[in-house]
Amino acid sequence: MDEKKMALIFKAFCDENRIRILKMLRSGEKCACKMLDELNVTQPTLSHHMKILCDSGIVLGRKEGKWMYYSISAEGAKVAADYIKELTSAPKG
Amino acid sequence: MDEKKMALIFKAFCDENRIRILKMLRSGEKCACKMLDELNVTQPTLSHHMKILCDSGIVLGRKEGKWMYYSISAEGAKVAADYIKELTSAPKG
DNA sequence: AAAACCTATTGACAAACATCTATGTATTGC
DNA sequence: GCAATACATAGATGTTTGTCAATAGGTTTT
Repeated sequence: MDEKKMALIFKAFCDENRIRILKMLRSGEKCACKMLDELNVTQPTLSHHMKILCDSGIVLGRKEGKWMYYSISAEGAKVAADYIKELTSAPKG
Repeated sequence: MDEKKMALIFKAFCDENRIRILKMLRSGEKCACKMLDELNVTQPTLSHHMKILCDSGIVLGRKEGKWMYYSISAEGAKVAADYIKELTSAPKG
């Protein structure tokens, strides 16, 4: 995979608030409105972060009525973990 | 660990050129001047990236005479991998 | 249908960042 | 000691990014 795309995936992890969001999602799917309560950001800011997290493939979104539920993508998490390993250990591993 | 420090570590991985640098270091320690040859950036830009990589703990620097040798820190790599796992799997794991 | 609610989009703005040029600091070799 | 080499630092600049206020698009509820 090319470097630009790789860097994009790790953008998910390099903001303070996105880290907080991921920590909230570790325990399972959560509604955006509930996360909004626990973060000190406005609703558009949360929406912005959720877009970045979803675009990176780390988080999945599911719409149910007027609510958006977010959860961590096991597949996306594996991809990220594999890339870290790929970038920090000897090639051909 | 707090979210700010965590985000700082992943800054190492979210720039295109730093990804390229890490790929170069996978095969072992390299001199800065050699990496400069393979990257399309000026010397101060490379220096800037190496500082970020070292500050994040992912890369180690070693000075030998007028040369700087850089290598991937196995310890730092493990920390990053562990954080990815911590952030993307159920708590208490 | 209207009001209330949840989320996304747009536009603006300041802070952070990647990059360059110019300069400074060591170190090597003549 | 002087020139050359390797790297770091400082300053400037354009781009990206995180944030908010305002608004728009849907959905539920009354």
